[in-house]
Amino acid sequence: MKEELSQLIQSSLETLVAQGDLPSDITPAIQIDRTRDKAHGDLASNIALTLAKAAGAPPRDVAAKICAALPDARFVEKTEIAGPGFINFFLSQDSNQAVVHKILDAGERFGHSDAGKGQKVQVEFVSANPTGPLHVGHGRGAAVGDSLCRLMAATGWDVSSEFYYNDAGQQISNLALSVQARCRGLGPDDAEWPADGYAGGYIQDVADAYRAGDTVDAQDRHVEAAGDVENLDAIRDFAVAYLRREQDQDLKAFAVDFDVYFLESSLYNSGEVEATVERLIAGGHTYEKDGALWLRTTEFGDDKDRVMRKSEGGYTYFLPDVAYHLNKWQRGFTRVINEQGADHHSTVTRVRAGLQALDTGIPEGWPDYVLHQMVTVMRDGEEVKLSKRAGSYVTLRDLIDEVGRDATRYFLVARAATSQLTFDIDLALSQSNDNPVYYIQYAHARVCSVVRKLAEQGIGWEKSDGLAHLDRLEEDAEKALLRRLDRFPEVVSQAASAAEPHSVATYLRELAADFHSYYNAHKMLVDDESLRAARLTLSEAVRQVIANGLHLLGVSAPESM
RNA sequence: GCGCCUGUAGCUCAGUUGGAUAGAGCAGUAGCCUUCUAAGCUAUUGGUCGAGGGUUCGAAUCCUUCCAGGCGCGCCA
Repeated sequence: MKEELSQLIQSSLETLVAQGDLPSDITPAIQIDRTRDKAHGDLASNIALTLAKAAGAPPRDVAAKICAALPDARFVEKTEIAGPGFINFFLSQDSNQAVVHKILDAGERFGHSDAGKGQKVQVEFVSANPTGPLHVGHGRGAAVGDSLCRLMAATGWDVSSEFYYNDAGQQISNLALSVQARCRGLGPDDAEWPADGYAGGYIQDVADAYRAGDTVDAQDRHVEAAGDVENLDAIRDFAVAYLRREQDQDLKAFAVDFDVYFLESSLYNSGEVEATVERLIAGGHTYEKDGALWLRTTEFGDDKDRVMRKSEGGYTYFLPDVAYHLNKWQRGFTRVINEQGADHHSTVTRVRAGLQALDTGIPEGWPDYVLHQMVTVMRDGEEVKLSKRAGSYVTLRDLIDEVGRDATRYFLVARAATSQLTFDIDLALSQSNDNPVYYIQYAHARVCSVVRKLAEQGIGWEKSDGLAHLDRLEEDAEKALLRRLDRFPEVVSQAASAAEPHSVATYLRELAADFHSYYNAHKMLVDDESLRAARLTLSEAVRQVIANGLHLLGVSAPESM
């Protein structure tokens, strides 16, 4: 609709230029916005305001000329000039009702587009190391990342989701030592407890399972416990598999799945880490200092140079990070979105700098990042500190068990990633009925309920009948719903391109509010047959859009509550 | 000290990429269930958009300087 309107304005401007009312050297960017206030019509353009100076006339006069030169179009009912010189377009009833046809035709695909043209995109998220259960911060990453995947897929991208984890570094050694210590009956207060050991109670569970000789199947591995307390390698393999399985189960309970699990160790095994460091040295961007090998990342915008190889010979995490992203690039992902906690934001400049130093034609701004700010967890009015080592811990599983999957996902995805998030457990628990997610789901269930009621009364209902009588929808509440429904595709494409899934949540709340308001003011099961069919058809369209939107957030759309 | 993010109603947050009189929810106040699910609706109270300066027809939005909070600034990840 915006496109068609834009062409009308373009045509009008060309006429005015030909008449000499506008200078011929203008290059107008025609902008059309949805109006915030329905008194301003359906769509509005500021074109006259932007052209006033070039035209040498007051904006309202320019607007009048543009309107006069507009070609006739069926879908435009009338135009008005308002305020400082806006042109407001009032669309015809027909064009406002057309959205119902579109929704019922497209069904689950309404709101989708082919903007991505089938291009490959990889979304990496969560990427927690297997040293403990997932916490709330991972949950935010999972909710945002998964929703982002759904949005990219809905807008025509070929999406691959990926989970990267460190399965061999220092942290994993600490994990193995911690489990071994627990096997020996030690605790964090004992003198022999490992220096950087993990104190969480879950370590005891791992130790018990190891000694019992349990078998563990995780998404990407199968391990049988050796049971030997002296065998640190066996303990490490078992502990990693055990915690990977825990994380898999957490993610499954959260309805989040990954296409690829990528192991840091594979980059060493394949020689890619070594190849990367050699390439960086060959490129002349490195130097030795204090026995370590440095990369001159300051040449690429970093604020200080970074160590790649430590004086003791091992690599820092920085190097495998670069090798990993080179690997992504070589897999053909010209678009990559990394969803991470903002506490790791310093890696952004560093990884990009390392990739530039490789000089392989990777664009400067590649990859994209979505950084979510920290999640603070409140319980009993106090902040719960998240520390794996101290063992005081709010896991994602705790939240799912207590608050429910839908509410947890909604809460974690409904706010802009750039904003810090306070997750008040008490609030989520005590006011679970007031959670916005139920408000939206209830609107969906209400439509289903009305349809059920209809069936109970033995009354039939044909969508085609409703579609034929959409002109019966004359109430303000019905027009408001039509306007709201028509916006959905724009919300989806904007949320996808800006990587902001929260705007879908905002939209759904508004749509649900419109519907609840309508439901209370007007009865759907009226005796007037054509009006009844029209209202049911509109309601079905609302139900479909709510279901589509909730699906993008990974939240269920129940038929009854 | 430097870098990134944030600052909008008592609280939690939106704000269509610079548009018209800044919006929701919760909390508060006053109402609505013999009628399709009251997990709902209606009305109403509440604002110098952190502060100052700038850019222009027009700023919560862009630039700049401060103030406040969060995160980061390791040969940890």
